[in-house]
Amino acid sequence: MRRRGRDEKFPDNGFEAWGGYMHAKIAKLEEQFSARAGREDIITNIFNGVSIYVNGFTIPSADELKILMTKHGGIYHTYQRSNDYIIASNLPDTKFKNMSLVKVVKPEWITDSISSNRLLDYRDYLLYKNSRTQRQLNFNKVLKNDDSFLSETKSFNCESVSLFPNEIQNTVLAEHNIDGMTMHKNEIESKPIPNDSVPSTSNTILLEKREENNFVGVGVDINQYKQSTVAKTAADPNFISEFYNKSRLHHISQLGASFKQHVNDLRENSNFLFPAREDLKKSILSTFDYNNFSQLKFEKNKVIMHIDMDCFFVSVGLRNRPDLRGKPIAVTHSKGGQARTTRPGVDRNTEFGLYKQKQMKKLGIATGKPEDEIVFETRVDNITDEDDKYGSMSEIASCSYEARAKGIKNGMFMGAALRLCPDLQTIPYDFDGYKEVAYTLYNTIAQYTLDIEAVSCDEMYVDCTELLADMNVNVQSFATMLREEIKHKTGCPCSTGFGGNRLQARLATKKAKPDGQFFLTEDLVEDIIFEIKLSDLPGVGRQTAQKLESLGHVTCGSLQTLTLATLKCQLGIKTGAQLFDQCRGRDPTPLTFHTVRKSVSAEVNYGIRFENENQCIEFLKQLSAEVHSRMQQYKVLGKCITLKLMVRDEEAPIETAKFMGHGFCNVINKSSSLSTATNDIEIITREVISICKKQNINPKEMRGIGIQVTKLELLNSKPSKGSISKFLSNNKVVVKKETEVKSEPISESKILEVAESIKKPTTNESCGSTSPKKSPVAKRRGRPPKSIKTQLSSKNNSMNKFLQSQNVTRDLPYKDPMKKNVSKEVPHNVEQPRPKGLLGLPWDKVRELLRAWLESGQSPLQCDVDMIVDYLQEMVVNKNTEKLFVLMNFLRRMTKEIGRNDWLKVYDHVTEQVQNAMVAVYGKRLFISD
DNA sequence: ATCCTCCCCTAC
DNA sequence: TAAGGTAGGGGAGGAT
Repeated sequence: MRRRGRDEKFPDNGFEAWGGYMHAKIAKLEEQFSARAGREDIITNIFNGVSIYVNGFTIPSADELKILMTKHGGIYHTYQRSNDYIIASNLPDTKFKNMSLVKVVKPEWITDSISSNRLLDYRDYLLYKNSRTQRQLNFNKVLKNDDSFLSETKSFNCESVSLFPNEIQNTVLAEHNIDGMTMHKNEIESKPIPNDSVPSTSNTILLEKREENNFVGVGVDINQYKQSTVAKTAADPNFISEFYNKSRLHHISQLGASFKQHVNDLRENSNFLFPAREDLKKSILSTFDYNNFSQLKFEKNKVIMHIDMDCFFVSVGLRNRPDLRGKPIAVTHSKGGQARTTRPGVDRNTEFGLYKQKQMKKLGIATGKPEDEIVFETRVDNITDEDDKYGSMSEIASCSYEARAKGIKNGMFMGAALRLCPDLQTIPYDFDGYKEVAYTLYNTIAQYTLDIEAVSCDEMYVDCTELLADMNVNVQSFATMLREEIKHKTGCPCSTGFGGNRLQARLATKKAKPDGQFFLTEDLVEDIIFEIKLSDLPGVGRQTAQKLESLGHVTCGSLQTLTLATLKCQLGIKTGAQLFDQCRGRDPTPLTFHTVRKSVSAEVNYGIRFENENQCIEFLKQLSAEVHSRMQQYKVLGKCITLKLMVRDEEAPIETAKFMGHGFCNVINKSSSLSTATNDIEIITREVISICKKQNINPKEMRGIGIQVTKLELLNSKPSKGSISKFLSNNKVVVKKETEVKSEPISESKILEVAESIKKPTTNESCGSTSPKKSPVAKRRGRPPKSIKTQLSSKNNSMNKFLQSQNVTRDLPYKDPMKKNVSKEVPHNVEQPRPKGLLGLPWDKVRELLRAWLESGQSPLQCDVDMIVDYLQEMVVNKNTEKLFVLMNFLRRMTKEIGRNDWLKVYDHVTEQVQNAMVAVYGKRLFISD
């Protein structure tokens, strides 16, 4: 049936010519995939008649258990069936509360049975015995039975490596990160193991620890937990952790950040070989060879993929509730949808009225329209009926497509949603599940490429150009296989969009959803973009959309009639230029594969109710501790501390409409700049309290508090073994400080700008009759906007981190911008200004460094390769060809001597990059012998 | 001009 | 009841 969907959704994009052939082929591929992933040869019949369902994290992983089960005659269910044994290492409170515990069994039951070659009594492996209160503590057990447990997992991993090598490697990394993410809260001081020790064993222990701690907050007895009172307001000492445990937005944010870091880590530790590509390629080539076709189609253009799980929270939740599939479902804290009581003092009308007024004021000023013409749309506007007055104000985190069909949207209040759809059913949050599925998603993609820009836990951009060229696979086949693999592994559907840039890819995903794929080819862009709503453009939110609508524009096609200057006037220089590009389907912003954190913050705008100043100060201390703990986790110091306060507006009712919400507030931001960067908890606390006191606010009126630290510096970095960074730090190389040069991607609008300025250099860009502004070109004359350097390949890396920690910034002498080189094709990896490691070094030092690197006997790290490329390209720019020639030949000789494939690949890569630079600067290649 | 502070907006 | 966080980009306007 999905195939029919595809027919409808896919206009003529070049593939329809293949007609039924493509369908037959894709069906074949799907079949092959499931054979590859699932049906291994059956070795024994140990598990005859046994079916399992795996819940949560286990070691071995669900994937591995699946293979074991099928190999040994058992059945693995992706969704839980009534007769399944539930395999789990741990079940969170909420889960096992509602579950018959009779058949919840530890994964060792499977592995032990296999090693004994017979089905062992599952009762010896029950995760919980008798009642909840007598729950076995896994943590202790693991530590006690250390040896036997560890040897099992070890031997298992040895066996499984040959099945999914990449995956296992990645899973190990994933577990690292999970630990890192939750550990700080529970204040476990043990750190993730280094990569070169035996991974599965150490991780096992950490994982168990983590789960145990998550379960009860700080690893105390469960009875104790049950007895402790619920933290109602921020005056309660347990409030922060309880709030964060339940805050969806907090989890979304933290998961997002951790996956950005995950991609950083994967890239830094990868050898950039992707064996999984071969598997995929083989299974595709074995059916038909259409190399020529795909090559012809794609070799010239960049292919960006956007991938996104479909209503993520719902999909994850439904894995355990197949009975709810196909129904209108929402994930929310609320169960009944009814507010339990009406609190005295609640006045929704006044509160909502204030929100409306504010919006009106904003738009009134912006548009100059009379008030009654303005259409309002605020969040609380969803509730207008008397019926809703007592409805639940619990927010819907995610809803199924069946619910969306009734008009329900994410973020809507439960009461309002029930009005639209009375039979809406709710399912609880499953934050562990989201994490687990997200890791599987990321690690699946990472088997094929690491040219990934993480957007959030369930969404990313992937540059597939190199991947598709290398595999000789066309976009549609790749998408089909990939989506099938993800659904197979996670039990959740996803959608992918492809296009020539990130905007196109994203718009394609919108067309693909749900559970589909779409390739927005170049020839389709112009037609499709015309009808796209401005509010569907990324970066255009409610405010911008309303503003544009007030200017008379709802679709991209309509906005195309506005000039660049007009847009800039109305929306600001950057936003205007961006919209100018976007509404034409253009997007010059490259993907960023490596992210650098710029701020750390923690805020709570829920449950803030203080009776006196002491409670407020106490909370500020706790929140400072939270920020401090995060700074430690991220290993950063900060120079600027900002306190954000939400204070009840004079006119707002004291009792908020939403229980413990912040109501209608005024927001205050005050910052304090320190002379030196710090992560000292005392200093942070002191500054925060001092700022707060200065504001002279009645603690009773406070409704929200946040602390943010910016102007970050890295605390230090541990250079990885065998890397150039290590070598540098061992040799105590000191590099002098330089100034930064910012790099900017070149956009269509920018080219246009330049063109216009040539035509009429004295153009006055200002709109209306306000003061004249300088043209952007004139503005930029003082500092050249872009050097050749930034147009060439360069990446951030561990070396840079090290140097950054030494307060080294970029050394980049300005060279003439290569005007002829300015094109709309921007390299995918241009990044923020960052330190440049080798550039401050004497040339001979670099050769010494190269030699040490080559002779280290290790596999080359991509980050080091990137650094070398940076350095060599800089030599090209500096016209230092003689020494470049020497270094290139040196590199060729050495890599040849080593003779290993990975090093030869490095040489090829470096050569290619250097030659690119040569062509850009000199218009010809460097002559290198051989 | 450029930087800094205090916002606002957007995204998940 | 209910868990309205967090990071990044950008603009206005004042200080330098």
